[in-house]
Amino acid sequence: MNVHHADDHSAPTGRRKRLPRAEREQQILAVAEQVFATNGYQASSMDDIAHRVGLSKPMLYEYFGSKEGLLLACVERARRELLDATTEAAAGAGEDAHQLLHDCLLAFFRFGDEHAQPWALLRTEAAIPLATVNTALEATRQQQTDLTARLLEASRPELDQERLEAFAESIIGACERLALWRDKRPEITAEDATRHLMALISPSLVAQA
Amino acid sequence: MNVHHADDHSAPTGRRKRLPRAEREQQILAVAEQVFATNGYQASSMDDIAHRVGLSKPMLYEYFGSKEGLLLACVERARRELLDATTEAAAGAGEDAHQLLHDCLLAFFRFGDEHAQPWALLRTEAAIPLATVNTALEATRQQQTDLTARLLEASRPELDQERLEAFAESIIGACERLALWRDKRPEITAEDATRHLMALISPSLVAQA
DNA sequence: GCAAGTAGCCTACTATGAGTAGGTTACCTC
DNA sequence: GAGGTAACCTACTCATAGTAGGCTACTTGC
Repeated sequence: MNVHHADDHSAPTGRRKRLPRAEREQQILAVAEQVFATNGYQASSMDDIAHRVGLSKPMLYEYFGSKEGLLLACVERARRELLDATTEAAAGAGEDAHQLLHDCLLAFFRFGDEHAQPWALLRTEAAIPLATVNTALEATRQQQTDLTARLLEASRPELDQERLEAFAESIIGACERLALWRDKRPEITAEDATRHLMALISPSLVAQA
Repeated sequence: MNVHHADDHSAPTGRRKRLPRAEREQQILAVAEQVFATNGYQASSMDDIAHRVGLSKPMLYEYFGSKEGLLLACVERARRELLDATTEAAAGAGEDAHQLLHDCLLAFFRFGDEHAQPWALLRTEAAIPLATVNTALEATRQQQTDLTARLLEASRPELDQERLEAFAESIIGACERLALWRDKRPEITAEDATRHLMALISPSLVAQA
């Protein structure tokens, strides 16, 4: 009975004893992100995640409240990373709006390549039937949309607010869809995707008479 | 024990006795669509659906195999409806490609207004962690994408296949995103959304030198 | 050095809901 | 009206989300 099960816990900083909360939380998040991204939310069990960390279930509940809470924490982390990546690109000052938008799109597509796991999480959990998660994701999109709208406004200041918003939403939607398309067609690079999308929308970036 | 529970089953053709399979299936689908669309997949229970139909759970399993199977049947039905609506619009012969694309987009946005429940289903279950459902939805998108690509090709025959595909994917993505945007901004009509999107992409529909 | 106090951790439970085994009964056919 | 079958049910099993309540290693004050 008291087998003590000397199993492998794949955690990187795999200590065997008590860890301070902050450290444990990071460890749990790393494992949970992997499990959720691989199996999806529904097919992942809290027991399994706990076991992989080398911990028992009540600790997960102590730190994250619920299964949904744990997923939410993972999603929050991933969306933060995505946001950082794109806003960093948008901060490249001095260039014209056209170039700036190009850089943002490129940063977005590259995120999928360079942060495969967070991206898989955001992708597979994108429209999960959990209101809180969806809200968090919508918040990210809102930020992306706002950012895009501002870039557009610099190019086409004569457009009204509603149209700017519609353009921004359209571009975000196109991005998400193209990113998914790239999963099916691995030969398409982030640069390719950016070029295609720019080809579609750039005629609309220059003010019309 | 034998209370016979004379409960309300909200089914429209609410008979009390045995029904032939085909009829029962339709009845179940109608209830399930409503429940899934309202509560989402996860929060819906098979017991609840069975009870609302005025039936016991094993019948659902007899006819649909599993909870996922039942959802899949609902989604299949909804996607068929959506596909019919848009292809019907695309069949409007004689008009130029520009006008044809406009009509398809309009039909898509109107679908959300006129078939609120199937649309809610497709929307909330859109990226559910169930492979089969996702596959079905991807199949729909594929058809929509092919259709769009063909429309584009009529306008821009000089573009290579990859770019046409990328354009089509982008437009589909933009549509989905704008449809969601319209949920937040009810004052935006299907016609408005169509105009905005056409304004964004129509410059790219005319062949460039 | 030692006595609390507390943060980290656990075993062992309950509750809910998916899915199933196996039997019963209404209806149709000959 | 006997027999066959399709529609239907009760009463389970089993997995897993979530919880109650207790134990123990480390810290901190004296």
